[in-house]
Amino acid sequence: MSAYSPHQDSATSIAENGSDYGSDVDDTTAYELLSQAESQPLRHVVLESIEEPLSEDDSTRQHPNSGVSHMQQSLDGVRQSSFKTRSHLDAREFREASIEVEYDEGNRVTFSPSRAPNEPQASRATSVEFDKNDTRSLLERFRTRPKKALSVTDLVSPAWCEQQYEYSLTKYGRVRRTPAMKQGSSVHKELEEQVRGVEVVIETVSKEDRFGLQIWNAIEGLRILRETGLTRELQVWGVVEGEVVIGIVDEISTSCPDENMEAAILEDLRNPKSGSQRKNRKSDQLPSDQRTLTNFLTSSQNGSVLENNPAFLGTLQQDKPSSYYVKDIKTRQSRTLPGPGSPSRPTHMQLMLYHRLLSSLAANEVPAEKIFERYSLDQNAHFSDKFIAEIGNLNIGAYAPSADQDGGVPLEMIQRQDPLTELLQHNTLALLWNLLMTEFARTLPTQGVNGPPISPLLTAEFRTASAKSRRGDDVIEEAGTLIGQRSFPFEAAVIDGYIRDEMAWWKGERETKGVEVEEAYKCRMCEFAEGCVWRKTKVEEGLRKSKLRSESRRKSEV
DNA sequence: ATTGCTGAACGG
Repeated sequence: MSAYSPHQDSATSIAENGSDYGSDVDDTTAYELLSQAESQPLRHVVLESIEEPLSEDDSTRQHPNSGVSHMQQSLDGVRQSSFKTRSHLDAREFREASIEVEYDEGNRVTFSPSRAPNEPQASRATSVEFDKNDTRSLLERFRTRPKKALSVTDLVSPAWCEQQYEYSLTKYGRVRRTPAMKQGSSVHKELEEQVRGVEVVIETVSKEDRFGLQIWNAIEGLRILRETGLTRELQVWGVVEGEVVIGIVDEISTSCPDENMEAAILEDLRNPKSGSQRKNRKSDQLPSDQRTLTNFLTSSQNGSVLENNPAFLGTLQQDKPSSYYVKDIKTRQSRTLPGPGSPSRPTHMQLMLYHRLLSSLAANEVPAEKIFERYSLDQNAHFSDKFIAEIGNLNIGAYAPSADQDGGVPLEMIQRQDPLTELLQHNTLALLWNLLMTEFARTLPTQGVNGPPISPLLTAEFRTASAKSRRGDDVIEEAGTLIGQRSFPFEAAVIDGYIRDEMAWWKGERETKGVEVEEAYKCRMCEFAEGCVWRKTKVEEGLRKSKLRSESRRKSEV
């Protein structure tokens, strides 16, 4: 059964801690854990500081009609004497809009006649009561227009505990950010700026402008990937079982995190019969990332596709297929790695889902109209002059002939078009989407390259969340220090099955499942533990079982 | 969108 591991998880760790909580906890211990959760349910939850005001972002909020971009001054001045600009949309407005809607629903719930609608406490309590009687699916209640679209997080978080995610949604309409999450975000932001540069504000007029900026940022992300072999925080869109799903891929790079494991995986894909092959794979259902060695040098019509593709260069130098590697960076409070089994399931699913979404974008299989429709966008509306001009201005330094004496245009920019011209040529969402598709095809060609464009070797990288200790004035450990990493293979059957199962839950086709007894440790830090219906039934079940066991033990002793 | 989540010190 072991769902997702034909190969063992490979772990490289500085502070290895391999204990797998998913395996060796017996029922009695699990029962004790569940009971503990009862007596100290909130021990690891800082309730007060978790709650953030609705207008949390007010202080930093941009003008409503603006987005944020990134801009970077080149530091190694040899061939980059002019500067490089990068843009990146901050989707804050979209997010805020949808959060407001969610809270609106919280209020709408208060139309129950017995209660004053504008009393926050009462409204919260009753909204939970009311939710119990709401028979609509979670999808309808929380992820249907005009609320935000389904996200990778939405599909993956239930792998930790569906019941917890459901409580979060029905109580707050979202998951509340903890201090640990904020630390994580700042580590991520720093990593992103290493690649994209600092944020720059872009003015937008229409919602099409704002979505266009997101697409533009994704295009930039792909170009950065081709030029530098590394990109971070790449936005992806997809449609899963008819639902629009969006996500942000932490990191894609050209450096292979584990050559041996990759070789083993590729060998498995090429030769399913041999070695540690998994069950359930039918030969007519090979994953889309399988590639043969044929047509390697012959199939591409477009020379620049290959020239621009580091994967191509890689194959010239080495005898192994070269790919892009998807990675997710997780910051942690402790210096230990999570166990390789059940504790890693959410991360596995997250990375495999990114792999799926990236592959279908690379194959131009994503129906853009569905996405524009989901956000009520007019795919043929022209971007505003303001927006087009802003993008043109933003990047001007990178493309105009440099004023520096030794300068000229940076080498890596030569292949780039002037962004103003480019945006003018792709001045609607439909056209800009086409450009995005071209960039995907260029970066991750599905034909003509030796090996899968996106490696089936997926990796989670763990880093510390904060500066830990000091000795005197010496900082011993900085925030973001590497703890270790774990790699594992993409498995189509596993992620497909998982997606089907979670979508059934979102659609209300099956009941919510909480954690198994073996995973009762999760309850210890869950803010909903105290009132959790699932946990209650599990405690009873555990109690019943341990009674049964001690009875039969007594019998056998006699 | 994402962000994070599995005490530590102890005794044997």
